[in-house]
Order: sequence, then C-alpha cells, then structure tokens
Amino acid sequence: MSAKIKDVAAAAGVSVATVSRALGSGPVSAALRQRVEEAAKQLGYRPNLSARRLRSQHTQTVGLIVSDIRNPFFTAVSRAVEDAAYQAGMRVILCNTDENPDKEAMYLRLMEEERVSGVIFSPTRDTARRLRPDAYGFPVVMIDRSGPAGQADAVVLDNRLAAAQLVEHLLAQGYRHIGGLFGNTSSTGSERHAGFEAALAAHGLAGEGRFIAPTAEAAETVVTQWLAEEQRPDALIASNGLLLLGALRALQRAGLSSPHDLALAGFDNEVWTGLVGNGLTVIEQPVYEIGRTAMEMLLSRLDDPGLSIRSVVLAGRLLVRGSTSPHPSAQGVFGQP
Amino acid sequence: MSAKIKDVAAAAGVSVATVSRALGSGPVSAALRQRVEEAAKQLGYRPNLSARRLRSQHTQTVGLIVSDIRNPFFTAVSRAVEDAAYQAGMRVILCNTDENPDKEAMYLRLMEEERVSGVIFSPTRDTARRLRPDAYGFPVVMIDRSGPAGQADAVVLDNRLAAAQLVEHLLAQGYRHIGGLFGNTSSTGSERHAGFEAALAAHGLAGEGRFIAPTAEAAETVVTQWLAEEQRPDALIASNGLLLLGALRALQRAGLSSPHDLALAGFDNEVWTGLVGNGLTVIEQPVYEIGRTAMEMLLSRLDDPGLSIRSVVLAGRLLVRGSTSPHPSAQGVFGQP
DNA sequence: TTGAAAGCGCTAACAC
DNA sequence: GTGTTAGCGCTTTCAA
Repeated sequence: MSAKIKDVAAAAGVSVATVSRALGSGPVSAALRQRVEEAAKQLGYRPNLSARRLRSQHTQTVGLIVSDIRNPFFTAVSRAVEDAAYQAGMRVILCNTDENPDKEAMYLRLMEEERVSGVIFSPTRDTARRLRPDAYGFPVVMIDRSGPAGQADAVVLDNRLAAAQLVEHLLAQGYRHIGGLFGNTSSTGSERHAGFEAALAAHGLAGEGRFIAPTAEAAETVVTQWLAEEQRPDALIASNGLLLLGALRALQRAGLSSPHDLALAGFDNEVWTGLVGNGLTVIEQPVYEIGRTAMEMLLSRLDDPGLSIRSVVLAGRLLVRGSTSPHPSAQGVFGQP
Repeated sequence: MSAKIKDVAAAAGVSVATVSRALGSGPVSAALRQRVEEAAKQLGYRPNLSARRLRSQHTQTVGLIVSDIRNPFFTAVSRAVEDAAYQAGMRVILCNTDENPDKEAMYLRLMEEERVSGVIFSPTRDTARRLRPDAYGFPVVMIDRSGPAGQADAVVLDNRLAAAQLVEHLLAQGYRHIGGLFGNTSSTGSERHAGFEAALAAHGLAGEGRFIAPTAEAAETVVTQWLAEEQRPDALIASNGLLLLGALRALQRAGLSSPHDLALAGFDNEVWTGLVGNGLTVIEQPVYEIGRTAMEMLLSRLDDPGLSIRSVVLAGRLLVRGSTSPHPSAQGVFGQP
C-alpha cells in the first residue's frame, strides 16, 4: 500500500495536521515545511484525492457534456475547457450524449453523484427546454446551444446574424434560390434557420429550409434527393460542419461541383473546408474562445454565486472562398446583369 | 445540503447498511428494497462517489493520456475508450500532454493521486524509454506507441508493415525517388521510418527520411523548402495525419498537385484525405478498435493482474486513391516503360 | 505555529 | 436478512 499522510507525519516527526498544512498552504514554519516535504518525497507520498474531496467538500471537478467529441467543434471546445480547467487546478469529466436525452439525463445524474463544481453543457433542444438548472447542486454553463433566456449562463454564437451574413453574401453573389440544411435537435439549428428566413424575407425572397438529423449521412441522403428534384436550388447552406460534409459528398457523388453547378456554404471552419476545390465559404466560429469563455464564466460563478445570469454572444467570421464565387448569370458581360 | 444515506435510512425506517445494500447489490428482502428505493427517490438521494471511492478503495476511473485530443486519431480513440469505459461503469479522465514530457510526468502523478484503476497512455519516445510501468499503483496500456517490449500492455499498428506497404505501392506505381516525413517525438515515427527504409532497401533503393516536429506547420515549412531543392523527390509519404496535412498545404502553396507533380501518401484516413482532389492514398488505422481494445485489455488486466504482458498489433489498411496514380514515366505508350 | 480529535459519507465486517 | 460499528485518508476546528 502507498504511503498515507500518517506515515509522512511519523517520518517527519510531526502531526498529520502539520503535514496537511505544510503540503497545502497553511501556516507552517519554514523548517517544518522543509522536513515534511523531504519526508513526503522520500516516501513517494501521493495525497488521496477521494479523501480530500470527501473531507473538504469541494471536488475541483467540472463536467463537460457534449453530443460527440468527434465533432471538431466540440473537440476544440473540449481542448480549451481542459486547458483552462487544469490551469485552475480542476479536472474535467467528459461525456458524450449522441444527442440522446436519456444519456443527457444519465450524465447529469452522474455529475450530481460526482458532486462536480459545475457543468458545461451543450444540450439537445428537448433537454434545454425541460432543464431547470437551479435544480442541481452546481451551476451550469450552456455552450453552443441555450435554453430559455436567463435560466443559465451561456456562451453562444450570434446564430441569426451569422446565418443572415451567409445569406446576404450569397444574394450579393447573385444567387436567388437558396436552400438550407438545419439540425433538428438543437436550438442552434432553429436559430440559424430563423436568420436564414429573415435575411431572405428582407429581400422579398423565400428560401427552403429543411430540418434533418445532425449527421453527415442524413445530409448526404437528403441533398442527393434534393439535387434530383425539379426545382434544384442554385445555392445551399448547411448549418454545421457535419451537414456541410454530407452536402459536399452528395455533390461529389452527383458529379456536381461548387460553385459551377451550385454554390455551397456553411458553418464551421474545419480543416477540409479550406482544402477542397477552391475552398468552401464558411462562418468560422471562435471555437477555442468558446470553450475558454465557458470555463471562465463557470469559475467566476463559483467564485461569486450571486452573479446575475449572463449570456456571452460571440460573433462568427465569414470566410469567403471559392465555393460561392459569383453566380454565372451575374458575371458581367457574359451573363445577365 | 443534499440527502445522505442516513436520511434515506431514517425515511425508510431501516439502517444505513440496509440502504447501502438495497441500492447496491446486497442481499435485501424485496419489500425493504422497495421501501428504500422509494425513500431514495423521494429525497432525491445521490450517493457521494468520493465517499464511496474512499471507503471501497476502488475508483472506477481510468486515465487517458494523449498528446492532443484535437488530433483526429486521438479523438476517435478517446471516443472508443469512453464508450467502453462508461459501459463498464467507469469514468475517464482525459489529459493532453502536447508531447511534453513534463506534462506527461505531471499527469501520471495526478493519476496516482486520483488512485485510478488504470491508465491508457500514448507516451513520447523519451517517456516511453524511461517509464517503469510497474512503478505505479495501476496498470498502463500503451496505445499507438510502445516502450521497451514486454514492459506494458500495448495496442499498436504494425507500423513497419504499413510504411512498407505504402512504399511498395509507390514503387509499383513507378515512383523511385521517395521522400518520407516522420515525427521525431514518438516511437511510431521511428518504426514507420524503419519500414520505409527496409522496403526501399529490399529494392536496392534508398529514400530520404526526415524527422521533424509532429505538427502540420513544421511539415509545411520543411516540405516547402524540400520542393525548392534541386533533387526534388517524385513521391512523398507522411507518417501521420498532421504531417500529411502540412505536406499537402506546401504543395498547394507551391502550386503543385498530386500526382501530377509529386505523388503524396500518408497515414490516417482523415475526412479531408478523401475529399481533396482525387483523394489522398493513406493507410487507414482502425482507430475506434484501437481505443476499444485498449480498454478491453485494461479491464481484463484489472480482472486478473497475473496475466502476462500482451501486445496487440493491428494491421492498417491501404486505401489507394488518386494521389498515387501511376507515375507519368510508367504510363504505357506515352511514357518510358 | 503546532497538535489532538472530530468527522466528511459511505461500505464492509461482524454480530444477531 | 438486518443492524451496529469501525474506519477509508484526509482537512479542519479547537485548544494549547
């Protein structure tokens, strides 16, 4: 068995309380601290964090609950959260829910049992609606998606604006029949759809938005079918990286290319969006910043639980690339003006 | 404060021991179990896992230590590890080391303090060499990279074979001046380099392998320079996804394309490798299987610590795509035979 | 500044 | 089957 605090105390000839203080930040004479550290090192002492947590009643642990860590958006966020957490001396428990409300409930329950200090959560729309964040023993910071306003801290993109920017850009490039693909499990999908509709309406146009399961496979299927329809749109936007990938694959399978046959744009500046063809126009999200900010908000709330509920809304950045170059019919002398 | 086991006991009119047994898998009469469950539900009781761990002396926790979760290889592995862990009722603590031996040491120390059941670890070459896995209070399973044979369980790719396959493929396609990019911090880089050299030597050829920092940026810089040299290779292989990405970017920046100016191939079947141009030829690693297998090995060792040390070597799969189509000089009637 | 002692919430040994 | 009790390893009063 490994050395306990008692063993260190015995070896250093002091009480366990002194050891605890010396290894922590208690008031101990320099000489004793030295002796204790020496003894601890000698014995290879490692404090037992379970015991420390039980006694001290704080776990220095945060839960991070996302749909799938393999989504590059969440990958980046999680890296930021972990960097910030470890810097603050906290651990992170990562949970993948696969957009499944049952799993979400299960992990929230687990977080209670872990007595986590707080949770950073990207909930499905259903759970966000139902969730009473103050029903838990810990604060919750929502990321990417949010529930009813003012219920919990949140870090989100300005989704309506970003979607509108994308639409405005396509309109400026001469596209008029714009279709949209939106995830059907998150508030983000709805908000981006709202921005999409609003921007088109502002120009007296209507677009066709389709809500689908947030997977590349679903998008590929839907877009493949869409492309075969009579009234094919001349531009398509996809409300996240997975949907954009599916859309791109559908185009490739159909032997079509952007922007020649169809303009394509979307959300999330994933590696491949800059590599394929002349690049895909996307809204870049400040992914690392989202994670870091979420952790900062959590820490400041732990520091002062009386803080009022805050929403941090971050702006996306439009990266214009080749996939949305001007519509053929708008290209100067060779086409209609 | 939340309800404790004592409160549940009082509410159900039984002893705390009975509550513990009823909620766990102890022998309790059906009637009492019912009453206890009812009371626990009523009170919203959540067992305190810190207390349970301290008392029971097992934490049901595994550590996963990788260089960077943003590397898609580790992303996929981590998802597999977590799936398997949560299924087995265990939690995962994720640690990013950035290939930094100091961070590796720090996290290993943290794992000791957490009294984890075991660790799944992808160490730098330096740490792998130094590491004495039995110096810790928990078993270690190495993934992707391994240390001295027989020291710890490991799940690795057959790196030499995979690199050789890549070389053989390029040779068969008519390429003769093959360069290689290898990471300089991992055993994986060395092994792939060895396979590369061996395969070339078997054909009486010599390649030029360069060892560099395992980042896309380093690869881009090195390849940009390499392409400007007098003796430009006619094919390049990159020993992981990051290096392959950097190499591709260097080509694009130089206005070159594969396979026209230079064949390009590498490791890791990342999303973008299938999308760019006519696709990049890669060795696909069974990423999810690697993670799942590592977790299985860990669980079986926890079950029976007497098991002898095992290495599981998995085969990669060569995915031939457009970036390595036949060398111009080997293309039938139009070129040299 | 240091030590003695209580106790965090739970499980497991033992007794009935 | 059920209850009583000790104690996991630590931090934190409280007293000296």
